[in-house]
Amino acid sequence: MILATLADIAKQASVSPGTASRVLNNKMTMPISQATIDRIRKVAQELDYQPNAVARALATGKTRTIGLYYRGTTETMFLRILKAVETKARERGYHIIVSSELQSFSAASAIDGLIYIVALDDLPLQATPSKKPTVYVSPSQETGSPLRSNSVTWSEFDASYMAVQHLAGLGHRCIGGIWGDYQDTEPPVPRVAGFRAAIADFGVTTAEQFSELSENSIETGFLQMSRMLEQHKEVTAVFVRNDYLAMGVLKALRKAGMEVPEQMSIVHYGDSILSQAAYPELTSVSHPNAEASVIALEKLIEMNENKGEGFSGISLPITLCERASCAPPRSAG
Amino acid sequence: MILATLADIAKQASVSPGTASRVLNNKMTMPISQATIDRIRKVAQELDYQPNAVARALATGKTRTIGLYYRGTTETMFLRILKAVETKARERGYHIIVSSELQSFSAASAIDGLIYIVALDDLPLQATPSKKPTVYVSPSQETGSPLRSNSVTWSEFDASYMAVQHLAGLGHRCIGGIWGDYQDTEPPVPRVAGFRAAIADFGVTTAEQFSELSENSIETGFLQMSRMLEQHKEVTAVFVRNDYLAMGVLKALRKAGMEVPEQMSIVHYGDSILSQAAYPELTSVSHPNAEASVIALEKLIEMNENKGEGFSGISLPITLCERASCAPPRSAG
DNA sequence: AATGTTTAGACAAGCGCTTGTCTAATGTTG
DNA sequence: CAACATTAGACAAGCGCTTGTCTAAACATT
Repeated sequence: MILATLADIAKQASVSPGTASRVLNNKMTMPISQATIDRIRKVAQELDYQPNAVARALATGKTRTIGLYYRGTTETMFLRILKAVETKARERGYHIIVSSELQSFSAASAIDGLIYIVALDDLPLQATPSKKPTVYVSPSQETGSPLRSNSVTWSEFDASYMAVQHLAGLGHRCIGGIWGDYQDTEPPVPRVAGFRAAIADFGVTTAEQFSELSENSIETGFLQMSRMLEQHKEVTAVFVRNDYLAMGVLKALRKAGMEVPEQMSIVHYGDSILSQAAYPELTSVSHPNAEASVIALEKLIEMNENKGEGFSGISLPITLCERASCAPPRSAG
Repeated sequence: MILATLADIAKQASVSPGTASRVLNNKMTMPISQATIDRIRKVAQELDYQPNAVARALATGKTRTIGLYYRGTTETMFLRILKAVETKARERGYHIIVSSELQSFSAASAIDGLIYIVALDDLPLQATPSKKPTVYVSPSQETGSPLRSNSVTWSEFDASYMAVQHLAGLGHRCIGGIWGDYQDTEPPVPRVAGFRAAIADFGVTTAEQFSELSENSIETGFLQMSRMLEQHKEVTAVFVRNDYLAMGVLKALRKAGMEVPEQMSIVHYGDSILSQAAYPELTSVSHPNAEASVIALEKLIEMNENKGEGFSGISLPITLCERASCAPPRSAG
């Protein structure tokens, strides 16, 4: 079952391939009689013509394919990002090539643009080997600095700030930070900076846990929360860096026999299925990475089709997702 | 910064494009002097030559790109499937185009083959619009029937059987089935058939929950387990259809004040991050969908490169992942 | 020295599509 | 009716690469 080519259509309809192409693409850059148009369309339908994507790409210089590079995204995040991007792409007649290795998108690979997703604010952005237009999707990398152009970001500073604000608003006076795999740096990364800014602004105290384990895993969360319970009994609420860690925190609390939220409140960053699967369901600050990725895609498509030269950075808001893991502090209860 | 083409290389090295092509692809189908080879290679390096993937694809008829269609895979499963496939693909010099819509892979789209992943045994396989070689990755669709050719499968019959076997082995005499979104059919789908076969083989009794809610969600699991507790107090262990449902089951038990595993044992199908995040961690039967997908990819690459005509079905074993949610029944404890 | 065999590479025909240019027929105007 | 503008479409040159065929030396053979 060999596929029909434009030449086949042209022959059958007794026209030149050029004319067939124009008709089938609705690119009537010159007048064509209705009879001819109908004839070509009919033949195309009969032969179930489908334009060869590769040949078209070569002729037009556009593959209608966007690369998606992802780094640092977790299992719990990835599918919704991909599904959102891929669905929008399909809508626009584009395909998505994925890779977790930047080198896959070499200068001459078959893509028109690249979405560069990096889910953590302490991963440096690498230079892309692709010369294609690239849009970055990531938390904003530096506090207060202007947004990188051609990027869609959100503020982890805001996220942490918002979490502490929420907890302080409930009356907590000592709020812990569970940072997982993070060595304290100067200046701190935005998510830590936002946390500390809120701690200061709301006049509360804090205790933070950093890691010797290089992973934001459930185990790390368990370890850090266990240590927190031992060392800082004054803590009545914690902000947790991600969903995996939060599950570990929950386990540590359960092991210690502490009730959530009655004896300990939890807010974590990175709303996910885990937040809902947990018992109690976890209040979290949700970052818009799927939405950001879709915007990135749209920008790339626009650039690809209209020779746009890029855009200045876009920042999307963080939202607080209230669930069942927060309550006023035990002393105040 | 325009990219160098083969013609550029050829001109600079004073050879014909054909010769340059042969040298750069190491396809010495004819003798070429070492001096010429070195010269071409040197020029290519200087100009940072990268072959245009699209042009090559048009000339060779191979895009070195495999489509990945996914259906019914959950958030908790998808990333590891994709990452495994995509990593292997990269290793072999292939790209992966993903879509959750089969129509994206039309007959003339730029792929050499299609991996058709469907994660549930009650979803019928659709005809693919792509004429490209297709390998199916799914649970085996019918109990006992011969394996579909060009497919990599695993047996949900075995999975359920194995779960019940494990529970019966611990001494449970009444084992429940939490089926989520499934209307009982005749004949039952493999996962139900395997469950019932084991129930019979081990001489135990059962009670099953089907759904009026059309989702394998946490809520459905909660509802079905709650109903089970009301209606079938004799049940001391349950087999749960997937990880989401299992989290709901856990919530229902917690709400009812029942301890896991002391008062209720749980085994669920579809080992995932949720199994580890749960408290207690859940014993589960794990299906090899990532491994199966990688095998599918390898088969496709082989077919693509060696004109292979396909293969008869492959079945991969299910494994039991023991964690902390199973114990002897409460009466026996 | 004439013939046959290697060796080394040029040449050109695609792959299937797009798109700018050129031509021929038809219609319009004074 | 001649000059001109429209209309309708053919033609061909690519896009950048691969690959089969053909040629011209250089070398070996008798």
